[in-house]
Amino acid sequence: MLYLKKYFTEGLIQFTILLSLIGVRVDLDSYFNNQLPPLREIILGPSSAYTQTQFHNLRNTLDGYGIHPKSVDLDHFFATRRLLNQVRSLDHLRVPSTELSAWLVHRDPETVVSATSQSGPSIALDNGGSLEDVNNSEASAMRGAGSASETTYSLSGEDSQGAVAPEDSQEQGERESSDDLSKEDIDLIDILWRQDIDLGAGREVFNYSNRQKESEADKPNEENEEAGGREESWRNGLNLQAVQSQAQVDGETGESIPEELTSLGAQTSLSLQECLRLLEATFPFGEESEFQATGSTSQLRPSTEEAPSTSQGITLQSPLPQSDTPLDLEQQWQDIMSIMELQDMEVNNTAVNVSMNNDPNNNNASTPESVPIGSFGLPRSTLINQDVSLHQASLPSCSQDFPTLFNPELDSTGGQQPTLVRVSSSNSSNINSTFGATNLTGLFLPPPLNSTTNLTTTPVLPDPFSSLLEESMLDEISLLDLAMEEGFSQAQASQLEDELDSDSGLSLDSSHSPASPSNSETSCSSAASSSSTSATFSEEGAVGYSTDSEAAAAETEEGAVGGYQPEYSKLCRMSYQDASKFHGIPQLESVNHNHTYNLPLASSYSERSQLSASCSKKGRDKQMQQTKLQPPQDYADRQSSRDERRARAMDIPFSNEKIINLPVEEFNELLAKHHLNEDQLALIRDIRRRGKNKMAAQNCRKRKLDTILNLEQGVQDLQREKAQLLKEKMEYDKCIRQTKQKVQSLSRELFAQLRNEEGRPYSASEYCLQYGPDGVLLMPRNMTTEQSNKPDKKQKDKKK
DNA sequence: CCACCCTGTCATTGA
DNA sequence: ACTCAATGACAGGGT
Repeated sequence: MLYLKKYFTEGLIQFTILLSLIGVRVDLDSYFNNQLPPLREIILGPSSAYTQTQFHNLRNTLDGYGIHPKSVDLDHFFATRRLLNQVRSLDHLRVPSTELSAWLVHRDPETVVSATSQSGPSIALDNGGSLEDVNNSEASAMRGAGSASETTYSLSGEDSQGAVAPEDSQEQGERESSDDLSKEDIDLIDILWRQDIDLGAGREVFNYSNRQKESEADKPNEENEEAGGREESWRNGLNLQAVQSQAQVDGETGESIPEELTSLGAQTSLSLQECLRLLEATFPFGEESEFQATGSTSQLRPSTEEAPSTSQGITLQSPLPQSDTPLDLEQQWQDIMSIMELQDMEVNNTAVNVSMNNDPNNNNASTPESVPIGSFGLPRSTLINQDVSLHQASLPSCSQDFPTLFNPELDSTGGQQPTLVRVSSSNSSNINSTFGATNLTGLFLPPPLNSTTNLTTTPVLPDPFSSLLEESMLDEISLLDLAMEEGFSQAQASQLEDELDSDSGLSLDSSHSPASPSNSETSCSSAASSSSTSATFSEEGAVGYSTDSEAAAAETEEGAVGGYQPEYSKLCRMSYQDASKFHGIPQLESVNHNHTYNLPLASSYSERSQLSASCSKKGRDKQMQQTKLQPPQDYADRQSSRDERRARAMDIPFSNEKIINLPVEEFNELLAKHHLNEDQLALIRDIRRRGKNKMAAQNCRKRKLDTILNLEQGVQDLQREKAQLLKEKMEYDKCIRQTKQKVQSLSRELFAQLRNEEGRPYSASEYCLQYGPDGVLLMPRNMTTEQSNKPDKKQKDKKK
């Protein structure tokens, strides 16, 4: 059964991957969204520390303790979770697609999709609390890729939902006709924007809009209303100039907004986007882009020639008119680097989407890690022809490629080359293989450690990614270990994973450890035996533990016992958890005793013979010996509680169970029916009091224990989440580092290939590259921003 | 013998 | 006033 499940799961995963590799869109979220609520919680369960869908909590949901640790339901539960987890891992691949949709946006300046609306969510993966939103946003972003009309500038909404909610409501109308905006609406939007700025959300947008505002003043013909123009420009070209805003001051409030994580999502995506834009501008591939490494004629093409070609495709250009935004591109470039350093934690891998891989022969040995420029999710048809040598214009990262894979539209637009080829070729080169493996792992490892078990425990199916995953996982794990704090080691994590995810590693006491839910055979059998047999000795693992069915059966046997038995069962179940839950808690680990409170107060010997199955094996053995060797009466006396003995001694005509569990009225009636002396009455009342107090004490202790266990679970969840976040961070760091290296190498190479009028190379110390909508500009370093803004600036289009 | 734990019991408190 | 649940504290017994 389990095998079949795993087989199916693996097969499903691989099939899905294959589908996506061929370009078939696999939009898992679109399916899952139908099943929402919280898919994330369902899948990750305990990993969501805030919701604590935990082991016992789950049990509690079903009438207190509906699911026994050995129940098949648990097995099903874990299997389902694992399945969903794996499927979710596929879904995880889709995260990059978010970014892709953003790129598409810029094709049409009029219906531009805010890049941050997608990038925000994807970045927000680090935020455990917003995972669900992330998923939703991803799905919407995915759909948004197909239709730009769906796009929203929800960046603000991500960061400060409350403040931006009104915007969202207006959004549709605004997009359709910004002229319909009333002045009040615009003012409101402005206010909300400022609020977002103050909240640190998407200030780049506003900085840009501010710039835009300023520029609009110069060009009033762009928009009738200034605010409307701002909004439009904000919507259209927002974030493209984000980098510049890093070092800027809030234009509205004059505040200097520090770099904060609040807007990291937007910033990161922006920075990356900007970076990509720069790269694209640096090496603007055309449709027939030829990778001529030998091209050394350093003619700088006039920017005007380039504009038309770039505008027809998916371009990274700012929608702003060139004259409008004389940006300090050098500053942008520097800002990019600084941003990448500052935000190395939050980089969205997918921002660097590389899709050009058709010329692996162009791998340049001198720049092995050169950025695969021109391939950032751009269809080839839209690329600008450039003579700049393109080194290894292949997708270095599978993860970066997946967005393209999952986006049929992009594939179709750029579809000269099958995506499959890209992947394969990307894996062909050493660099790319490692790089791709890493990122692939990052994508394929949905939640942190789950994949570990999935991959390692399924040797049956050859996973095409197994090698990559394992290799990368070793890397990740080692890094993770280094990054681990508070002694949360990978081993613990894996153990945690084992315990929480599916294969519970209850190993304290084999006789008491519940069979692992994934171990279907054992768990099912034990569960079946324990649940089907009522109040009988079960196997070792089930000794002393009574299910509800047992309780029910016992209830039918002796009415008075009924009230008591469920408590016992619960407590036994609680004790059941002990072994597992205390595993890992040193101070509690020794608490491996039997907490079965089902030592019966039963008065009938037959009942006791069944129900008094002591929790410990020893106790049971002793008991068995006693039952064999001793007369029933002696045994009864020995096993009876003091109150029972007293009751017998006082000739109490009814059982202690009745005394204890009967309702007050019936109890009084019972007392009234029998003529009892004072001593008897006092004893009966004491028995009742003690009995009830005993149960109360048991309940109290159980609650205490549950509280402790819940806390432990919460700690584990948080630790797991922390590990996941650390892992993601490391992945992002790696991606950033690689991107930075590639950008730098590209820049160096570009310098090396540029020639001035005299045929001499430009000195990198004297000149710098600036990247604008028109292409790459070679600027003297001493040139100021204002000078660079001048139309007659030294601007040469790079042409090779 | 000691330490630790489990369990029952008592006393108290609050509902 | 009574009942009951909850809980801290304590003691006895087991390991």
